[in-house]
Amino acid sequence: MLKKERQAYILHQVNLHNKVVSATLSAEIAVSEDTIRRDLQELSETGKLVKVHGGALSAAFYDNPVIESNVYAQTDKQIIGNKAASLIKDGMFILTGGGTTILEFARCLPSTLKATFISGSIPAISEYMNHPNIEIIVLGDKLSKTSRITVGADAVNRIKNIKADLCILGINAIDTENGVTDNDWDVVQIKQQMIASSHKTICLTISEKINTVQPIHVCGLNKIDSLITELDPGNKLLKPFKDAGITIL
Amino acid sequence: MLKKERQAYILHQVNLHNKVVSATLSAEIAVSEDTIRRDLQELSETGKLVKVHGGALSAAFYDNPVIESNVYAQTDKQIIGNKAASLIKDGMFILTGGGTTILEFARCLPSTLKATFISGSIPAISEYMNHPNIEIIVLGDKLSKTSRITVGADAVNRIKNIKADLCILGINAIDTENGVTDNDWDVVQIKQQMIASSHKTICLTISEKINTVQPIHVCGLNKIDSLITELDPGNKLLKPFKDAGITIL
DNA sequence: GTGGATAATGCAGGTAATTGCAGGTTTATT
DNA sequence: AATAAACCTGCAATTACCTGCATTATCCAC
Repeated sequence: MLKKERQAYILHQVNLHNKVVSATLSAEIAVSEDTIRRDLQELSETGKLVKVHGGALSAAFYDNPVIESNVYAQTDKQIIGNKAASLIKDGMFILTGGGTTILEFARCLPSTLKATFISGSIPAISEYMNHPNIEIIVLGDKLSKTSRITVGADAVNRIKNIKADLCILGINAIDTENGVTDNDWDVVQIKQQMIASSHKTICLTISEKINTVQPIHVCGLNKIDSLITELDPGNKLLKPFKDAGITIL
Repeated sequence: MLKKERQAYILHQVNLHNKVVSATLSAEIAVSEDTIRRDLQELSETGKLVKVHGGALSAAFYDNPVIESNVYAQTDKQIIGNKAASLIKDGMFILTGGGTTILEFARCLPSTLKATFISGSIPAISEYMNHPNIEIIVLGDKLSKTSRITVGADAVNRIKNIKADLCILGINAIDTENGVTDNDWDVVQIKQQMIASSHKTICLTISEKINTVQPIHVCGLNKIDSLITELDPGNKLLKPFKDAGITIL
């Protein structure tokens, strides 16, 4: 069998069944697994499929159009994302919410990181999926169209049964008097339970949102362990929060 | 044997078998392999075939997979998606799996449709989110990286508590003897429960997968109510399934 | 017919591509 | 942490490829 012919066959199989296994192909075509591996390697390099341990997956199935849209204050959020990503260690269980800041955080995670992320945010989950060593637990329930995360009693109950190392939240407003506040009742229920179910809570926000208030109370400052902004930790805007016992990063 | 005559013979062979091997041709026509090579070279330059290491492939055969856009057999899948979309009525509760065929189905849904979709497939959910009037229930559990849907006991149990109007599945293989078969154990558990929890089951597949078999049994033909392919319902390839009591669309 | 121009073919050699195997390393899973 | 499977690297053997060049076939005008 000719090499190109063999590769065409592999491609056909992978497009037909979404995945192929090297050992199976090797037996089917009667060539060594090394040859199959080299074929998959080549096809992978030209983007025709995606190579994984033991076989390959359909490229069409794997690539999802990453919405590289105009995120507000993106560079600031990338700074925040990098700071937050440096806190995550191998083996951790992390609860995360949604929002564009969390998305940037997800993109900043190193590909070598082996951790478990628990989230109900569909965009965030899509980002976590791009990281080969991250385990993902999806929180199921009704999907809120506006926030693109799952909300409801079911999701809250599910979080109750979890004790995570970290809870990482993008927040909408924070000030010294009211603590963390938000504007979506359903989302607040989720955030509150995430905070309650984690050993440590880390809040991410761009400095613009500091000292602003929203209608619904999420939690007091005493529940927050760390606050991450794009600013230098020594910035005087952050001093009141440092004084309240929050670690500023 | 004349040169033109020889080349005509080679072309005939390549169109007949989709491939030719230099060494074989050399023996058949009793000329040196160098001559065959030169012939293939010329025919390749005029686009009559595609030269590869060791021989040549039919141009038609070789071109097809190259042109492919993001989704393999996209137009076929769009035909399927449109057929399936026409079955969905306002107010319905629909369980759906994952896969590229389901993705096309999701894109074909009219924006006016008011229905509730229940799924654990992240890419499918991302598509449903684009439809303003669709309610989405996310099935939570561990996310399988290869199939991009949630799998596990939790998701299965959650489906158990649902009674949906329709179950729409993209399937990997179907034949009259073994029914529907697949290649991922976890995904099969989900599919089986989805079928059990729905009044009607509709299977989507491109005709290429008909009469193919995969290792794991999903369900017998008796569990399927409708089968949707890109083919005309009267196509004789589908007759055995029609005879088994399945509605062909 | 016949000579010369042109094209086609086969062969020699050196180069490149392909493949399977041995070994040591990495990865996934229990 | 152990174990089996998958992976990678380098190597050797085989096979295909290419470049000239000599030989042979074909064609065309005379």
